[in-house]
Amino acid sequence: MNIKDIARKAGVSTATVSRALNNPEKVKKDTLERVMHVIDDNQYSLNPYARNLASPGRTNNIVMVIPNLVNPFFFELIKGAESVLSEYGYYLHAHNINQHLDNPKKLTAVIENLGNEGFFDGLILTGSIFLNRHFLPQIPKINKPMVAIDPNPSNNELDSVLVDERTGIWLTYEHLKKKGYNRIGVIHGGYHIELTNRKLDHIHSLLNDFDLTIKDEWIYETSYDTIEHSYRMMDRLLQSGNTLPEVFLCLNDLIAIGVCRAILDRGHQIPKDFAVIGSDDISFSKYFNPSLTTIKVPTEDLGKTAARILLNKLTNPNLPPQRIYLPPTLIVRESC
Amino acid sequence: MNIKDIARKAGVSTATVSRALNNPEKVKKDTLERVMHVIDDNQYSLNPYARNLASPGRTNNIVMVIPNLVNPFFFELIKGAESVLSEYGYYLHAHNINQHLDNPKKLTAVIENLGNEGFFDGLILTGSIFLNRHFLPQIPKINKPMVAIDPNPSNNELDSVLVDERTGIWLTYEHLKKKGYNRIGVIHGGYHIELTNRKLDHIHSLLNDFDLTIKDEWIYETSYDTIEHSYRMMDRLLQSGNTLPEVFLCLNDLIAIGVCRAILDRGHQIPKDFAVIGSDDISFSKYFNPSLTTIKVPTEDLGKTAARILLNKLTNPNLPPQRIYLPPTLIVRESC
DNA sequence: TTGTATGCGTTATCAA
DNA sequence: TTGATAACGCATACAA
Repeated sequence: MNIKDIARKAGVSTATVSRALNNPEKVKKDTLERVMHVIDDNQYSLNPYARNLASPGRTNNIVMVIPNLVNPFFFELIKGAESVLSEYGYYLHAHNINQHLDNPKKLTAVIENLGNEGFFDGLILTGSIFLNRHFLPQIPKINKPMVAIDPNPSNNELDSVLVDERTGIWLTYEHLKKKGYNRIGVIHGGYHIELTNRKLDHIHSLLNDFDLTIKDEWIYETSYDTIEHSYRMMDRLLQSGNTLPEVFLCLNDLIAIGVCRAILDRGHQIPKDFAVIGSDDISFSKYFNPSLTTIKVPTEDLGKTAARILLNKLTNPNLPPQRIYLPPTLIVRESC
Repeated sequence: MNIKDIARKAGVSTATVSRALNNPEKVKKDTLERVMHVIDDNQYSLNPYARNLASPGRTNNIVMVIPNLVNPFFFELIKGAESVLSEYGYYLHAHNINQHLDNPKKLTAVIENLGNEGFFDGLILTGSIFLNRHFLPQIPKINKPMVAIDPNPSNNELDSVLVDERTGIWLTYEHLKKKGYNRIGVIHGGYHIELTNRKLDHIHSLLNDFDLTIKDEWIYETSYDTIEHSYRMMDRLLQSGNTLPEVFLCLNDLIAIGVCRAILDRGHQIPKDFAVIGSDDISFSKYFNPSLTTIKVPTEDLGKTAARILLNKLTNPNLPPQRIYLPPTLIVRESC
């Protein structure tokens, strides 16, 4: 069923059918009615491929690639980006690639699909996916405007929005010092070594300024996306009999929540026995008990800023790549 | 830059370029190399619209329409659907329409866009969006196989996966009776009146079987997607001086979390002073303090089942619509 | 207000 | 192994 069939059934030319669909005001009223009737009767709809081939236009779709949607952090990103994009008539589609993250072949196929399908006008990359050594070299294949959120600073050719992590650590240390803490532990999700090391570098390099202590054995690794892993890790730690730090600096709030619950379940008090600091400030952290002290990342702003950069590139593709840093803040609540 | 340009630059015909791209084994080795070189040099990629027009094939994309991504419930749905779809080479794109939910014109535009773009092979509708009176009549315009998760039972023409809500209430009442509770309050998100009424019907109709009490003034309305709203509502309630129920039945876990926190902040104990029961069992509920007693919806299975039905319809579009009910379970934890 | 004819970028058939 | 060419379904300039 194509435009020709409709034209024949309605006793008009294909041009008239096309007009009826795209510029109804240019068709005489009763012809329009007749054509529309035939269209409805046959449940006909235009072939989007032919339409776009004949007269290319924007698709109105933006895709946001997301490594693991299990962390609410990412949908706050979506929320931010969507709020800006929708103002300009774009729709945001979140493409979760969690399933393919550890499989190079599948990851390549994802890009391939993204490149072959032309259904979107631009791309927002989030998380550390583009640090993946299988993903990174493929990116040029996707010949569309794109922006990255929180990528590797070494990718200078990529437009990106970043978090000023150093400031976050600085604020945290300042708070810890004021509260009289000294012995700091760090728990990271450990997904991508380069990303983790970047954060650990900041954590170590500011240590001297505040006369705080982090021993090598106080750097712990857990899973970045499963509360359960963090819970079990902490539970084991508490039973180990090792000398433990006073404060646990968790590299995201999911980790902090698991850690807190393990501490409580073993009969300790927070922050009396152990203090916990998270990172991100996802919406749950405020309501958790104890409420979470955390390094708040301006998540929605991250999304909004990325969207604005992308919109810019969409209208002016030749803009030189830019990097925008957004500052985190420290939200002091009960856990520390 | 199109296939003709590449052909000219490589000194071959367009047919050869096309073959080089689609059936490289049918091209002589050095011709292939020469063509590929030109392609790389010019960052050329095939026009997906022309390609699909000339030889239509599947797009490998499935879109899942989601009313509000802020509730982790939905990404567990995504996770389930994705795990099945990815096995069959499909990619899942989550399309959050939160921004457009209360604006009929925008909602129509969403459908319009979905119908005009041909970039996906099928659709999964979630939540109560298709109950929206502006959305529902538009659905036939999207001429693609689709499945709904948890829709209105009156839509018999729509393939759907549903939760057996009545069983959930039954299990809850059984538990409450065993624990000796009698006076029950209900807090609903109140987004869609038809959906809410359906649940309230079950809640009321089973009351007699267990000799439990729900007064009309113990039915409270809050926001379905913001913990903050539920927190404030409960806070006001506790200060009101009204006679309150012993147990609060919350129609999703987000509501329950806000309610719990308000109870604690006012110095009451859970479940001693007030008990709370949630619904869904999102991943956070287990780690919340107190851990949440909740009616667990088999969320991932919901997603998986919807995906399987869709895959079926994709290969066999004329299958009659089916309805599958999945049973919830009651997870008893600390809050009740 | 409507119809005719051409082109959009690709694939596939057929012949060379 | 390659090339010429006819589709694919639609939009639009131009003519009527």
